[in-house]
Amino acid sequence: MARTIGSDGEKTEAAIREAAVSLIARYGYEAVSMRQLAAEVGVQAAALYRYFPTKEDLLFTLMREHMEGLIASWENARPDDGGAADELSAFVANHIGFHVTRRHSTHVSNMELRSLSHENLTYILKLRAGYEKDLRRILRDGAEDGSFRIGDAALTAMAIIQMITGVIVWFRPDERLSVEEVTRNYLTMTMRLVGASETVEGGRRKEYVHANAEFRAG
Amino acid sequence: MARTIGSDGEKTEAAIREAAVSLIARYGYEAVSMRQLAAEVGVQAAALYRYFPTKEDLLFTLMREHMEGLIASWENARPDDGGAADELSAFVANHIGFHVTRRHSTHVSNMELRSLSHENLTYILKLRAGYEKDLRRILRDGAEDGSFRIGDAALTAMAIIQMITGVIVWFRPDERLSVEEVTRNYLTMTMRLVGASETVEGGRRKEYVHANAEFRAG
DNA sequence: GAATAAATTGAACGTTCGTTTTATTATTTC
DNA sequence: GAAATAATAAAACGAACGTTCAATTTATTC
Repeated sequence: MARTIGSDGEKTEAAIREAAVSLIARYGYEAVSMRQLAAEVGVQAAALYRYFPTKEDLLFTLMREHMEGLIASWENARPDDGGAADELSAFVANHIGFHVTRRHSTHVSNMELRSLSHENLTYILKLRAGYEKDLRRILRDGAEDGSFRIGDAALTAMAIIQMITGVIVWFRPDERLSVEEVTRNYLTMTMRLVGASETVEGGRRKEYVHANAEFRAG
Repeated sequence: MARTIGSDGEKTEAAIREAAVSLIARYGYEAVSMRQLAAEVGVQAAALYRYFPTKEDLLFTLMREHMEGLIASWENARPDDGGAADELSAFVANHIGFHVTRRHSTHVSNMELRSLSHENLTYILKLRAGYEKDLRRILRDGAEDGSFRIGDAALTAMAIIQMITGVIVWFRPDERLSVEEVTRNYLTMTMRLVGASETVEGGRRKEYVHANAEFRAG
């Protein structure tokens, strides 16, 4: 046999990506063979090489698109005006929302960096550095105008990112907490962590969830 | 050739563990071959099987001893008296101290769970669950007696653990921050995160580092 | 409907994998 | 110093790896 009835390059490529993200997230890049991936797609191993020149190139594509998606999501969610607290709220809410809806590719992007070639690793780390730099800027802005009380902006940025990325390690949808509740909790913790000044309004403590800090997917 | 001059089982086993932790942390369990490990030790691959029946058993041994070491370290560091704030301080300081001095085995324990058999995985997760349960207890105690303001103890525990374990991702000794400075920063962030009530003493804001919350190694 | 392009198969390549077996040498015991 | 034991080397096992290549079939173009 050769070309199969109804076969379509675009559909096959999408199926490969989907199966690859799922398998690599579950078993790890090194543990997943091209034959195993092909079997999941319902195709022979040789067919994969029509779409990705090497196994590593496939991994790189998955990670690059994850990072580009994250950055695009943040650029879309970033508030045009408002103070540092608003920006930080939007950052945290977008980060959590993006990652909980992409558990598999997040796992891949966080765990498989060491399987990339030096060149591809550099590219991914550059994307990541730019994203993290934005968070540091928000923290410094807030520290300067008195919104936050922060010891070290770089250290605080890493602490926040690790805390909010870690959601996907334990959080499972369909459990006792919804995404919205989890996001609200993390927003509160983040705001306290940076020493954001709390204001009391009408006797009720004002927590840090504003309209534009709500979770927005996509 | 066969037995080499000066060869000693205990020394060889220790050398295997050390090389394995280092290699697996750097390249990942699946990517490290028994031959590569043997070469690092300066021995033939077959010799490894005198000390560990399988490759996976070697991994399991490394992870089990890491977790047992962490739990032992915490039991030693745990304050006998004092409130929830003291306990939490000790927990964070011990956790950070333990992990920054064991970067490699921490990486292995955090990244290679999926390479364990079901049985071995269950064992490791049981150790981990017990450790995390202790943190949840501290948080609940503090919430009950008014020391902390916490939304959800389980969620907060995971957030704290991910935040303080994440230190090893970015922290490198010999850089601008010392272990003590980093620990102090994380203690402050943790205490704010749980809404610990701050007290003002002599006009100076009291941060949350007490005598028994100092970093202690070993 | 013939010519061309796209999609996939099946077999094969050389390499490396974890592991086992057997033989050999160094060390310890008595 | 012989016997027993511990530690390793060397070679080999079958299986699996990523990848390539030629052949073949379906879909599209004109």
